[in-house]
Amino acid sequence: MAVTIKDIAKYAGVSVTTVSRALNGYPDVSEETRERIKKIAEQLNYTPNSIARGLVTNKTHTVGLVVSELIKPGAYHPFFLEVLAGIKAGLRKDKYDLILFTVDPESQDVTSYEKLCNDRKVEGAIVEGLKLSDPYIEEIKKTQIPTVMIDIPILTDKVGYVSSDNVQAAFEATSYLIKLGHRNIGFINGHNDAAVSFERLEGYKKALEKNNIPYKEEYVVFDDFTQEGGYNSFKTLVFEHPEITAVFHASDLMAIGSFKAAKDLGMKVPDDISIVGFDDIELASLITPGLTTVRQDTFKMGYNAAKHLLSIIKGEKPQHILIPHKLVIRDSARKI
Amino acid sequence: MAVTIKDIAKYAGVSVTTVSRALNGYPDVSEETRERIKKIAEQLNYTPNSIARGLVTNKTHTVGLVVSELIKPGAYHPFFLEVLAGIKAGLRKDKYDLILFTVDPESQDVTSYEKLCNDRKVEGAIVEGLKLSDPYIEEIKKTQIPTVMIDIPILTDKVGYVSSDNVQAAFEATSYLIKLGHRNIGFINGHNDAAVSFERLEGYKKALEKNNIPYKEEYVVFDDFTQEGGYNSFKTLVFEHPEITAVFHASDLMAIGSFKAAKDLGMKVPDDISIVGFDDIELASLITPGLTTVRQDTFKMGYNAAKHLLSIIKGEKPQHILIPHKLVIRDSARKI
DNA sequence: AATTCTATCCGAAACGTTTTGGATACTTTT
DNA sequence: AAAAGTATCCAAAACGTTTCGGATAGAATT
Repeated sequence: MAVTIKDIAKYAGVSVTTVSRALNGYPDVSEETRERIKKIAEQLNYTPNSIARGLVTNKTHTVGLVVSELIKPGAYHPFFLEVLAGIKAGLRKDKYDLILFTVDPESQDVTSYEKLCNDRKVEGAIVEGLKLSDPYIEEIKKTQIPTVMIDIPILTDKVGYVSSDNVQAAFEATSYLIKLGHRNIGFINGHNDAAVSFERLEGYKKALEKNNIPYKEEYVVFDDFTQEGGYNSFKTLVFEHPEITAVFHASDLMAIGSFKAAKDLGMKVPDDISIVGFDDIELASLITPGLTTVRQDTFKMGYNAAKHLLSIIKGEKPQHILIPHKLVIRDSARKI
Repeated sequence: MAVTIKDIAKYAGVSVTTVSRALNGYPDVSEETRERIKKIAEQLNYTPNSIARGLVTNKTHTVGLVVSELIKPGAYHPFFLEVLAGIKAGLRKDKYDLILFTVDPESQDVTSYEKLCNDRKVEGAIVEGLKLSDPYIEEIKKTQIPTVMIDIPILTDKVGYVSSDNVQAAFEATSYLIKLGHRNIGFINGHNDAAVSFERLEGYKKALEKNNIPYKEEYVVFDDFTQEGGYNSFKTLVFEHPEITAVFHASDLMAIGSFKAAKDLGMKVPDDISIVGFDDIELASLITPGLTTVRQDTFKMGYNAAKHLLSIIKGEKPQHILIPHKLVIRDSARKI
């Protein structure tokens, strides 16, 4: 059976209290006793029972990562891995563990957000991939559980969020197309159940406005952030508006879908139409021509989400953390 | 403060023992008392404290997922997301939680496998992405912690593993090229710190042998499972052996690297050289021409790893679980 | 010498649950 | 009527740690 603090006490000839105090750095233990206890603990290969410790302190040194629709086939998570890697890097120094919660708003066994967190005794959670209509959204707005959202703008006493500056990024991407001479610029946007869809639309509009180009509602299409979404929307858009010479997309997957649609329609990118994406997933550099796109620093998003969560757990005030983006110019948009 | 079993007992006018027994389905509580207690627990929004419960039962209903080098930039994890999704799906029914452990053999703060698992009191772990030289490998061979390896062939009283039939899959891929008339087939293999590299080599050899084609050691190159690995190896291979008409790869990323190298050398795929990969990552269908490759069912790998781990935790005998693969024929290999 | 202070140790309660061993009132059997 | 059996409840120990409040011996102060 595992070595406990009682065994250490016995071997050292002191009380359990003294062992606990010695190992936890309390000052009211003599140095001689402390070193003796430490040596014995090492010899007996003692590691404190995290369950017992958690019961006393009511802290588990664990946070949750709540992800919506991870298990669902075909779901959109093209940069989840980098976010996850960033989160782990952000937790490492403070030695917090990460529990992965996969939720699905349609699933019959989904529990409330607070029950989910309380059942597992996580000290806080990062939430990713929720749609605006997800019931958790309203719940999180009122929660007392330290929470950091990714890409969902909620800011309360206990909830902060991390995102790229979607407005500015979309503004820059659209401005770049304008700089290349394009004036008939379509925008294939994400579905309107995502906060970033509205923000990227705002940036697209602002860039048109800044350049005295009238905003045409019929140039904007809303669809899923998927290749299918891009494919179908592209066909619709260019069929109805053959005057469009460039299309900005709310995601790279959509842009890639448009690539395929363009090819199927006998159009060449960028000769016949320029295409710009958003995210800079790995695919973006691998397709031919390489996709001009907005790079989001997804590792940094995860890293900052983790650091921010730890600061909220420690009592600091939640805030909106902006992650820098970058327009990556490859070959899928040309000058006209 | 949170509602505890004592509050329920007070409200119900019974002892803590009776509440515990009523909620846990013990038979020595009258139905009338049980229903009354259940109703009160629901009214007070009671949820049992998993920490306290864990201390008594010494069980946490949690398993770990140990991943090597997830945080390391540029590391090879092209299908980790699908494996992860499969693992979560496999754990769902038994309501087990998943803690993610990211380890790195070079990192100074890496702890032993057993300490890692014991510190967090996980009941078992799935291990993915370890190199054969990782110190955990020797430790896991002796561990008493229920463990399931992915793609690493370790089988003990407590450790099982899940993998594709790499030998058979490589045999089929190579056989397919032979069926297309190729007899000078190169093989760009993974580094020799991965178990699958040896297995895939064995399959490649067996296919040659089966067709009376002499195995040429100089036709096989070992490199990292990356695009760079493929790119560099391809250049070396075709430079030294221009008679080669097809190349089989131990991963899709390598195959994609070869695509790029072929292009840079002015060679057309599959006109000048046929290319076959392994994994069927998303990229495989998106490049032009589409990559002929071996599809691994990575969701099923994760799902079966989770189910198997739960069975080992419950006391069943560990075993090697084979996951079906499938040769996916696209356009990157042609008949000669 | 007596009183006060301080360094260094400790007993036991607490955390919230499960489970062991038992109490008691009523029923059944002899 | 007495003895044995059973349904249904409960007290308290246990899990392994932290921490509160205190004991005690020696040092410092008056």
